[in-house]
Amino acid sequence: MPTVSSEELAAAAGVNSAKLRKDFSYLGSYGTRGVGYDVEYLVYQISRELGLTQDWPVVIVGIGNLGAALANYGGFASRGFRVAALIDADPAMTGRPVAGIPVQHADALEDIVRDNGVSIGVIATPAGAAQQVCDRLVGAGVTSILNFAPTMLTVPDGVDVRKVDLSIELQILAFHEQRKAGEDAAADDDAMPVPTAAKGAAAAAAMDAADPKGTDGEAPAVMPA
Amino acid sequence: MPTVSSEELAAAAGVNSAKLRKDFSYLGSYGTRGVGYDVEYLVYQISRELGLTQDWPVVIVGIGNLGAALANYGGFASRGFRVAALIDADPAMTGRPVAGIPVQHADALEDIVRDNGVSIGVIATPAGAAQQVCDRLVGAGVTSILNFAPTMLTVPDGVDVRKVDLSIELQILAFHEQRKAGEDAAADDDAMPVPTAAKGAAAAAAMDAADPKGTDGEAPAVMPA
DNA sequence: ATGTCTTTGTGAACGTGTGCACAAAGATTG
DNA sequence: CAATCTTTGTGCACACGTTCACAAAGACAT
Repeated sequence: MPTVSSEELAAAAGVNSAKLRKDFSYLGSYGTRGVGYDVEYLVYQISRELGLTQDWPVVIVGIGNLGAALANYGGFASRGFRVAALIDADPAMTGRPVAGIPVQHADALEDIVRDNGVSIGVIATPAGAAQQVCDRLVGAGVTSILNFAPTMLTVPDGVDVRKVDLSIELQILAFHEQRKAGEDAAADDDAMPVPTAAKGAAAAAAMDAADPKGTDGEAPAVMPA
Repeated sequence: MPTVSSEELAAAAGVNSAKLRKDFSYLGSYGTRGVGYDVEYLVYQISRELGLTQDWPVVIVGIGNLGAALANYGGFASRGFRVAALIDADPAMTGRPVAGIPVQHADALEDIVRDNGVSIGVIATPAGAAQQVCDRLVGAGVTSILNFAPTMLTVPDGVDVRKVDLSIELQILAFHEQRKAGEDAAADDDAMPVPTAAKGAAAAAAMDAADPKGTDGEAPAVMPA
């Protein structure tokens, strides 16, 4: 029986072995003392707990470059996600196969969601269309939204939204890059604890929010160009 | 002078106002007691600290759907990122303009990186090519890598890598979705503290790592199908 | 069957981040 | 100029997550 120890796993994953054991312990006591964890059983338990053993039909709305990239993304199928439908508002796209799946027109959105029992929707539309698409998805019964459009979506209670901002990761890299470059001549701003600052998403979020909040009631429009 | 209070900002960003003030205090004392923060000055300071005022030339390698989507992504330019070049290994792509930028052949990768002083590279290639591209980027002087390919990259010390896995966000949604659905009949696994489990990325990472670690030395290949 | 050896599961200590609450600072008003 | 009022900046306490360290459990050898 192939097994793994928490030590091996921790080394491979780059985390502390005690933390890993404690995490596993929340799923139950699947390990055998003196031996380790049965790999196959462990994988099954984690998959099940994570919902990977279920079949999750998803719809992708907005089949531009990003939508097409997502439709072609191999990682979905292997993790229990099935692309139930591709939806686009452009009539010229209708019927055209992307990743082997014919694109359907946005008019059919509600029917598609209902007929396939879709509870997870992916929005890859331009920012302007995102909220409207979101509303329609939610109206049709979708309760989880993955939003790639650069807008904040408003949803009713009970609906989960996760926003993916491709440029945030780049910003984090640039931040560290700046630190690297500034290490030589960093004599002036040495008082700043890096970990806190790097995690200070509050600051970044606030900056985005700062714009329309001028006390004078006018939108000062001072976002960096 | 348009100003904001930490209270307004915190409400807009959905965070605690004290935390926000503390975060800002690391940048210096830019606020005025009794008034708040000068919006314009605050935005400038945060932008500067985050590296948004600098011009960061980036190269995107692998101009498939995802690479094209990234090249077209509007969020980059507005945050100080400039797409210095698009690179693809397919000769048929060479010269073809994507997002207004002609694609260059991978042979020129090193020259492009050096000539443009690129320190940030984006990898949007298939998984098989990612490590090789990464090595060449690093060899040419890139010190930060944003990896969209579904592979773990190995890099020398001093190089930052951030991996973006489009399916992880979906998994998180599916996890919560499963919880929602299971709330009715959740009488058997009630002992699990959700917050910890949801954050337990160690478990997920370990699962990926579990595969090739069988004690018998053979790769058991038990990843969920 | 008994002892030894390995590895789990977890109680306890530690460190870090978050939120409260208030004194200090400065603007504003009379 | 003094009093008042608003909002910052931060010391302090608390809570949470992480890590240490070890007893309990079980396999394996003798």
